[in-house]
Amino acid sequence: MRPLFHPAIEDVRPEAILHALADPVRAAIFAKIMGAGFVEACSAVSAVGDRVIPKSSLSSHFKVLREAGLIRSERHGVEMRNHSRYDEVNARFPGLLVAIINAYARSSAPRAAAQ
Amino acid sequence: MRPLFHPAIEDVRPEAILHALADPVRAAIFAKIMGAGFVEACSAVSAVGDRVIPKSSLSSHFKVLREAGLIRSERHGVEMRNHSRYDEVNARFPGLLVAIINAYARSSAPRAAAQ
DNA sequence: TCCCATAGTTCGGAATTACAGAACTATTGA
DNA sequence: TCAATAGTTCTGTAATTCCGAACTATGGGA
Repeated sequence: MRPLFHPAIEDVRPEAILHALADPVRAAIFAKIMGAGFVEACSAVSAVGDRVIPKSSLSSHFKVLREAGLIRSERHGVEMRNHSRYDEVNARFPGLLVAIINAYARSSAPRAAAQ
Repeated sequence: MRPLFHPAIEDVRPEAILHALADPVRAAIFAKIMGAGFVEACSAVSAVGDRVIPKSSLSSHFKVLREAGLIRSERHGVEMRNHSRYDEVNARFPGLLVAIINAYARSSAPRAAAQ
C-alpha cells in the first residue's frame, strides 16, 4: 500500500474541489467530516441516505476528497481517521466550502423550509 | 434541431452547477458571461487563454452550462445570445457562484497578488 | 428564388474516467 | 499464529468526454 498523498494547500485547485464535491455522495461525506471536524473511519459513513456504498467505492471517494485537498487522512491502528482541512481551504478560497455545503442543504430541504 | 432546454430555477441542482463549473474552460466561459451579463455568441469565446476550443466542444460546453441552469440561451438571427442566470441562481444558492468564480480568480492569479 | 456564408448542433468513434465485485494488504487482539 | 476488521488495489464493464466530420438553420445577396 502506497503512502497517502496530500497536496500542499497552495497546490489545491478549485477545479479539483468542485469535481470532488460535484458528487452528492462525496459532498455528504465531506459535510459530515466538516461538521464534526473529523470522522473516525471510512466505515462510519458506509451509507449515504438509504444508499449503501460498496467499500471499494467508498475508498475511492475518500481518495478523491483527499487528493482534492479537502481532507487529511491518517491511519490510527486498523482504521483511518479523516480530518477536514476546512480552515486551510477556507483561507485560500474564502466562502467556497460553506457556500457549497449550504447549497446542498438548501436543495435537499423540503420546499417550505427552503424559502 | 431540438429546442433548447432550460431548467426551472427550483429544479436547478447544486451537483449540476458544481459539475458544470468544475471544468476550467466552462468556468472561464461562465465568468465572462456573468461579468458582462450576456455574451453575443458562442463564437465570442472561441478560445480560452491561449487554448482554441473546437466548436463542437464549445457547443457542448454551452449545453452543460445551460442545462445546469447557469445560463439562458436564445437564438437571435443566425447567432445565439447567452445570458447569465446569476440573479436567480444566487437567490437560490446564496454566495455560491461568487465564491466559485473568486476561487478560480485566486488560483490563476500570480502568487504575490493572491495574498 | 436560389445559393452562399455564418453559427451552431448532432453524430460517431477513440480515449478517459467511474463503478463495484473480488482479491489482497495491514493491523490488532485472542 | 490465526482470525477478524478496515481499507486498498486490481480488473472488467459501463458511462462520459472529446473533437472531427457531417448536418441544420438563418440571413443576405445576386
